[in-house]
Amino acid sequence: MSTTRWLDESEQRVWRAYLESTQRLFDRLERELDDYSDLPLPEYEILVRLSEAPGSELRMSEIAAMLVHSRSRLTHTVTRMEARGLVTRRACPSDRRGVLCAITDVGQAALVEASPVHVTGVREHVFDQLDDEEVAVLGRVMTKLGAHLREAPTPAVRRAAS
Amino acid sequence: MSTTRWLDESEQRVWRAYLESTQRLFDRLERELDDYSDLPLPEYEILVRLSEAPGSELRMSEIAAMLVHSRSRLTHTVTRMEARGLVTRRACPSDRRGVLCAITDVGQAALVEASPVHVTGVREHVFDQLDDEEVAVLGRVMTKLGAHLREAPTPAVRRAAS
DNA sequence: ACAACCTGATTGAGGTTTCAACTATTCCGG
DNA sequence: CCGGAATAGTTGAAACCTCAATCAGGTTGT
Repeated sequence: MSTTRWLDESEQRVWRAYLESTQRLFDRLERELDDYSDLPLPEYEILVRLSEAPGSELRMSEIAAMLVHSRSRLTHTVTRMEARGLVTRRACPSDRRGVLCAITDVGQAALVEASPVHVTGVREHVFDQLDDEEVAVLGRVMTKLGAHLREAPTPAVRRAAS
Repeated sequence: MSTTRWLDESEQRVWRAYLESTQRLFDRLERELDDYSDLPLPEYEILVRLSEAPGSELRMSEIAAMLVHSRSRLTHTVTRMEARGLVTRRACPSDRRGVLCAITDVGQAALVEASPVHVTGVREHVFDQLDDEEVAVLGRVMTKLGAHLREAPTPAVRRAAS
């Protein structure tokens, strides 16, 4: 019912800066990563999570949840990765619906090669550009947004315009 | 030559919060938009820019630059949009290489229907979650990152790991 | 005025992601 | 302990994006 609360000019500047910079940033990181290594960013992120996991393996749905990917997307990506020998899959013993995905030695090697490229990019393009206060507030902001989005899942009905 | 400057734990938390929240945010906005209107987010953004432009039309490459899309991507998207009657294209009189893209009445109508949905989402999921200082710093942060990325275009060579 | 180069835009092929449908397993209420 | 609902994962087709190649038109230097 209530009328739309539009963005004022300054809010609009903030929002568009967010859109544009984020777009540029991910573009850049993606390009750097597969120019100087041969791992697309999404595969890189999967390998990072696996390498940090106890036993170097995770359930498919855990990975999907961490990276905020759909299960379907993850299956497709992991299928490609398995074909390249970066990961393996095996049935989960405790839950027979589940699948455990593990990083292989080849995957580890690819990760070791790629991570300096990626981390250097993140440092140069993000942290080197900001002072400590800005980093702190950025962290707080993103943490808040994440918490909100996690707990307020898709509303069943949204009263749009009218 | 220099050894990689890794992220410390707190930097990593900030970086991952940025990744996760941004992913969730765009996911959500996209879903809301094409649940409650029938315009994908990229098409919505194109229509917004066109509607703000003098004469309601822009060069293809201007749109691409504003939205940080490749020219090719834009061509494909606009081709779909033109097929649906949302925009039209015509040759640019001053530069015969160019193409001018204009929003149609149908496009305007779609935009008017979609914008309350989108703007409400942005307000709820972003601005309502933050106080004034946080919004101000977020703006400054994103402006800085954008400026850096715009002026430091893909380095010809990057010394990676080793 | 010409060659070499750059810019604007499109095309089609190939790769990735989404979407809906489907199977299998587990969880839960009665 | 049964039946319905939720969860885990996969599949294939369609939608979308990327990449490299191509074409046409402008720009520059000599």
